[in-house]
Amino acid sequence: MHLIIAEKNISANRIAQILAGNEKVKAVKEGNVYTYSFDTKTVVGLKGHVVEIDFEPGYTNWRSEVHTPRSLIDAGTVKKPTEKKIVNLIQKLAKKADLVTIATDYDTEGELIGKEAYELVRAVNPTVKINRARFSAITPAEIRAAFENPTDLDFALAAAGEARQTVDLMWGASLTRFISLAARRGGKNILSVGRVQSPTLAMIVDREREIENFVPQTYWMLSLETEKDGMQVEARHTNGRFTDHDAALAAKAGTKEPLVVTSVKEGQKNDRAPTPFDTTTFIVAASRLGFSAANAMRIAEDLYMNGYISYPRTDNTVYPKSLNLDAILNTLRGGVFDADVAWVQQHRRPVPTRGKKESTDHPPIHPTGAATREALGQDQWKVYELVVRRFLATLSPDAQWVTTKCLFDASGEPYTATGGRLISPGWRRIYPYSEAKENILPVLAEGDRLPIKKVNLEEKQTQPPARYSQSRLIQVMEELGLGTKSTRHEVIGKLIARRYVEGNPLRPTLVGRAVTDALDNHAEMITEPEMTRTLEEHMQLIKQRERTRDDVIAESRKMLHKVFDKLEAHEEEIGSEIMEQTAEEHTVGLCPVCGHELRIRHLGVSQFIGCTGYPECRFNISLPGSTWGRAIRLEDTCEKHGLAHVRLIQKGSRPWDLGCPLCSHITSNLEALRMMPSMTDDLIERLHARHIYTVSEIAGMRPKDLMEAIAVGENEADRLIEEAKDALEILRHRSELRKFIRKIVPPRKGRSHAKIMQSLLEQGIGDIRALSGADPAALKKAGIPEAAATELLEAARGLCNERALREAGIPAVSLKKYQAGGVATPDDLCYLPIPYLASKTGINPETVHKHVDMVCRRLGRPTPPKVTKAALERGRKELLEIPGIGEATVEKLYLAGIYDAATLREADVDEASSITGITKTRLHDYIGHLK
DNA sequence: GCAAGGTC
Repeated sequence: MHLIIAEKNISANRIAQILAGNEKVKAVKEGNVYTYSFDTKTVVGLKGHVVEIDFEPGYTNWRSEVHTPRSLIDAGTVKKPTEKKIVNLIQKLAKKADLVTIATDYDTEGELIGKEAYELVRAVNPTVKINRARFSAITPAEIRAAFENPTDLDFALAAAGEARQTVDLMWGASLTRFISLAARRGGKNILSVGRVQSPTLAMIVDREREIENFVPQTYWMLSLETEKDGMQVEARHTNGRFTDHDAALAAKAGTKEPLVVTSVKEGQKNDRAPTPFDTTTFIVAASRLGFSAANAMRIAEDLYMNGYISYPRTDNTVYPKSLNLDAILNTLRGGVFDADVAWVQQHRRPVPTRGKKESTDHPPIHPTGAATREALGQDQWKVYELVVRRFLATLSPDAQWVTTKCLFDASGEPYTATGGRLISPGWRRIYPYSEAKENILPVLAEGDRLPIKKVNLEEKQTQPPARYSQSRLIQVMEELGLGTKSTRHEVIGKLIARRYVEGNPLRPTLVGRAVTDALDNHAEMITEPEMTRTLEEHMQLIKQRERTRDDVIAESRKMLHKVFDKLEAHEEEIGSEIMEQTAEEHTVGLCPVCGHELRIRHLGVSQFIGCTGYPECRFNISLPGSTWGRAIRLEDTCEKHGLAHVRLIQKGSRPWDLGCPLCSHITSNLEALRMMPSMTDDLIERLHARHIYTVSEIAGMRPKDLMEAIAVGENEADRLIEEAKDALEILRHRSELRKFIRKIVPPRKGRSHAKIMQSLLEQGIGDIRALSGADPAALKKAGIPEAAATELLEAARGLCNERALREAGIPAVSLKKYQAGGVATPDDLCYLPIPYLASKTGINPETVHKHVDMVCRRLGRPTPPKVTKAALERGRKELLEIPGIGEATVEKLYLAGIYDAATLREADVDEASSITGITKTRLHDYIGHLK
């Protein structure tokens, strides 16, 4: 069997189809992994890397004293499978193979992925012949040629890839751990560092600094308007920017008729057709259509998987010879692009355009199949159309322009006007994405004298450099060699996920700045693209067998040790710098009471805005709990309170913008304030003026302070505080009721808990006690289904009883025993005889008596007499001596308050019989025995 | 819990 291993499933399938020719390919799915077989061959696809490099066991604890971040530099590494199913399948097939061909992509990573497959095969089959097929595009010609002339795996090329893996892991992991530990950040808030991400972040931070430090300069632009043959002409002063206002004014004053045309020059301009798409130019073009880098790539991958376009991850901007361009044109005929394709076929340029970069991995992005607008979604269609039109444009003739440059003289002041006219649109007919603005001048001739309609002097300011858009950043990353075609957009995503940068265009956060500053000051190597360049040079040397992998890694280790010498010497300083710089991230503004900073605080699931003047200043603003999302500060500020707006963010759900936290705090507490009977709008205004917003604040105030704060008399202050306490109590009960219902009644669409609560409140049910006595009809009216209502009522009753008992003073331990013995309500305790209670619960009868006394006092009932433990035991013996009385009967008798000979003798037989269920005859019998 | 690189 000839086993062929491709880089991915989709390639495996295509390779099989091509090699099989007319033969039928049998596709078999084994646990999500496909194999494609024909003749004696089986093709299987990997999933890129199916193994991953990691540190050998023992390095998982970040805080280990022995395995410090620095120790990761010299830690051994292991390769472990990440795609177990594929690994197993490859090894199963390899055992049976008599030839294995590695057919992964033709680039460094592809070679490494191939070597990984090679090692998997060798581990189970040490002798089988393994060769390598190399191809730049999965086209019949290339694939056949590659398999007819197989070569060997290039171990040096793969070793270059391995060196990269090791260096990246070692630097990234050790520095990430070091910085995170220094700044005391863990879990979701770790501070990551990496060869690609850190220089990328540094670029964004640097750009922000440039913008902040930018000092705008004023300049002036002078232009005039004239006219010929009824056509307006705008001419600019030849001086361009005037930086001197006086000079500009003088030039303006000097601009007088006659305005004479001194020179007219016509020229031709060749407007080159665009070059084929590689990943970066594609992302840039897609971003003009409004797609983010990640979106554009996701859609392109979709189109690729469905056979509409070629592989979207490529560095190549030159069509390989093997690519059959005519065939592609033909497949596009007949559809929406029919007319455009026909035009291209007719006017085809002799050689397609080519970009600067040529590589062996994949062809430039091009259409591979015809699609209809209906088959694709709106966004997919837009991207597909872009790829099709770009492809057509690369085969179209250049556009031609006629340009005119006209010089004027206005009494000594020189002016220029330029015009452009598209005389042959060429590729622009079919690629409408870049605008070609024509500026058509009237026919002008040297010596023409024209009127001056208007002279304009505009004052302008120089502008700071623009922030990076995602697509611009990807372009610059590519220029600097940072990341790859497949990872650049993901790196940006990572920076966003780490909350290092935000917004579009990208802005650094304080954390992003702090980390960049710390690395810049103490480990500058990792923030510079230079590191990637050096690594690539070293990789090049490994490929050429001039250096070895281990030698390159050893050198990198030495360098990283030096970096750590510096880092460890300043660990505390680095940590406190980051922590100080990022504190501001949580600051929303100044405290209206004391002027200290207000900060967002997170304490477990609760979060609030507190004053840094605490505990002297207790001002605080409550926020919804973090189950609604983590509170972060936004840039906008509230005009009224000067505080930054707050947003709650949660993965997977839309962010909740609270706006100004104080405005939101005030609104959500108004209703509660109005629950106080004496509260008036005027009082509310006075309270707000003193930054008192909640009933709980009022309830916690001393009357004196309240009198002073809002200028009321002592009686009124007392009353307000009492009312606030009452309101607080009601609110507490309500919130308890809300939680209680939430626990039992699951929320459902159209039946939110807010609605249920509102309906219950309207029916006068505002706490659990009211709920326990509620009419089931009321619950039904509130939209609670019957089954849930029954459960809810029972649970409410249980809870109320339990509370009543606890309030009466029964300790929790005893309470549990009572409940276990089926004694649940205060009434039970009052009416059930003490001997029964003691025997059912195992509690000492004297203790039971104490409990019963507490409950009875509370209910205003007489307490039954005490029964001692000794009396109970003696009585039990007396009863058991009577023939016919066993343990079970004693228990029954207890229920009727009969626990010894004396109580039996005095018992009311009729009543005892009905309580215990023992017949009167037998009871008389027992009493008879006593006599 | 860490990187960057494949792929989905």
